Amino acid sequence: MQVVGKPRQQNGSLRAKGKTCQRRSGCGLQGPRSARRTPSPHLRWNPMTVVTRFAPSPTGYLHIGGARTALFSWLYARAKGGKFLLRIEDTDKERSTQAAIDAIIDGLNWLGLGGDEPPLLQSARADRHAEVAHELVKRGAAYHCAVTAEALQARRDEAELLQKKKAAESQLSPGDAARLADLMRPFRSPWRDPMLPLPEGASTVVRLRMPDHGELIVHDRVQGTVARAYSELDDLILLRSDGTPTYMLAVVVDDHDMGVTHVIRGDDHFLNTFRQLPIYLGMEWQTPDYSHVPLIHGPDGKKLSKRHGATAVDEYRDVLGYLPEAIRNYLLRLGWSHGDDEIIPDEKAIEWFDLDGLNKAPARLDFAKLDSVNKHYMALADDDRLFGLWLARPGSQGLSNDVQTRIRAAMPHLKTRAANLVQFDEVARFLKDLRPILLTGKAAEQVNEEARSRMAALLQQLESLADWSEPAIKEELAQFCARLGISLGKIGPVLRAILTGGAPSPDIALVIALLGRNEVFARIRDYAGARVSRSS
RNA sequence: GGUCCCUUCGUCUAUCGGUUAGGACAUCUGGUUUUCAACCAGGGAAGAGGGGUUCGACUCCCCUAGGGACUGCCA
Repeated sequence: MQVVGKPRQQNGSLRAKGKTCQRRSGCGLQGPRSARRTPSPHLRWNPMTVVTRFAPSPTGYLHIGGARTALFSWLYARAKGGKFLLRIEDTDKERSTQAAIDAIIDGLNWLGLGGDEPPLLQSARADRHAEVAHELVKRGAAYHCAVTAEALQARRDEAELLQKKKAAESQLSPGDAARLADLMRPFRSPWRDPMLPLPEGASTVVRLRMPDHGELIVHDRVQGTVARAYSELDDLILLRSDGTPTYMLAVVVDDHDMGVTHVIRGDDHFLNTFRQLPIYLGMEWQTPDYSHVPLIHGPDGKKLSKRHGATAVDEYRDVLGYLPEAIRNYLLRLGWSHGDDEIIPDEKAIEWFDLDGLNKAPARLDFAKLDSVNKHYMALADDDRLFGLWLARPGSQGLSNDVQTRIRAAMPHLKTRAANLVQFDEVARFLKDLRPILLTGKAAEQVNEEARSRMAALLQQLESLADWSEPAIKEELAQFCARLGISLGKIGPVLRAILTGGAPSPDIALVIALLGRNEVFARIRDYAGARVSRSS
């Protein structure tokens, strides 16, 4: 069977430019946003059986942008009562590692985005991929080609040379210009011609035969309707000369065999769709519904890379100390919205999420906003869980049992004060620091003679306090001040200084309650102790 | 170079041809206060530029500029 696209003249009016595409301007449909876009014409089966997938290549860690597309796939499957599958695209054996596979699965699981079935390894299916390639040859949709990799490379080198020359001399001779134009055109192998015999014993690749005329139309839920002439597409390689499948073939075969109904992936794959669709058509397979979501950019608007800071999901967990539910919420709001809603818990996300609401433009990562979202979820998080997460961090090692108990007990009061687990370190510092507490800056200025004697008096007062609870301590402090005829403002700063050394801390009565009798007495004595012994 | 995509406050976004262009984060000011936060009140802040179409355009069309993707026997 020949791969055939729609005749050209039907397309002009379907072309979408900018916001003109159907998702924005309505094309006759009315009603709420979610109902606006037409379903993909490729989709003929029951839309109830949605199958989505996330298909990373295991060449590194789980990228935060990848996590976002995984989230969208997961959410869409959940929203439609479908299945979310995982596939490891390890056809490039040189670059794929088990460590990377583990890291990616680990990252997904941490985010709560595990697959509904065990991940499929693409490399295990090479035979099936080859089978399909040969079937395509049999159907005339693909052919064997004897052009060598070296010849292809030479072609690219020549093009590059000519381009450099053009850049340098700003003008090319007519001959060179024509040659360059020819080189920049999609590759067409002489062996497209079925009449041309293959050289004896030559090693060949299997190439897809792009149709000579017409154009392909993709109805993408995010990108809109886009048409592309077959003449702009090359006869891509399906099977390498060693018989192994290329990515382009493998994705299609696997997606089909896994029953994937909705392909949701980064928009760096958008143009690949035009290369992959002919494979579906050649095999007369059902084509999936496509959504190409924009990549995430760094704060400077450039594609997110290492120099922007964290790109790997595990850094967000291990280094930056964010919660998975916060990452999910933040990532969801990056390029998608539901009115004015900012905090969107999972149940709501599943209820509200729709591919049609995704923006086309790439969004920039903003750590300040992530912090504020994370802060919200930290306040909501279970105390034991948060304490466990914090305790497992490298910076929390080697703490005494006393300190651990103290911090665990203080968790309900501390967790609302930090935007992430790194900040939590600072927020918990006053409970963690060892005596004698070092007074820094303004804290040191507070401690003068008068303050020392007042502290000594206060110490005696506190020592006889039976009920060591925040309200009781508050009351005790109030009474102490009343007796001296001073305001709390006279002793609060001093007390805080010698108790915390100037570290961030909650209400002073709460600080005293959280530190515990012995620690409070000891910390006060460190600065008022001499006075106490002299006067008593 | 070619093809395709994108462009509303600093950032993420709302807006479906008629709004004082809304919200959130950030920021600034004031208040509260025993530090830092939190909290409360308030402020500033946007349609890339240029042409059309229309009674009316951020919304539709065209051009320009800027950004991005693809252009591999990588994925």
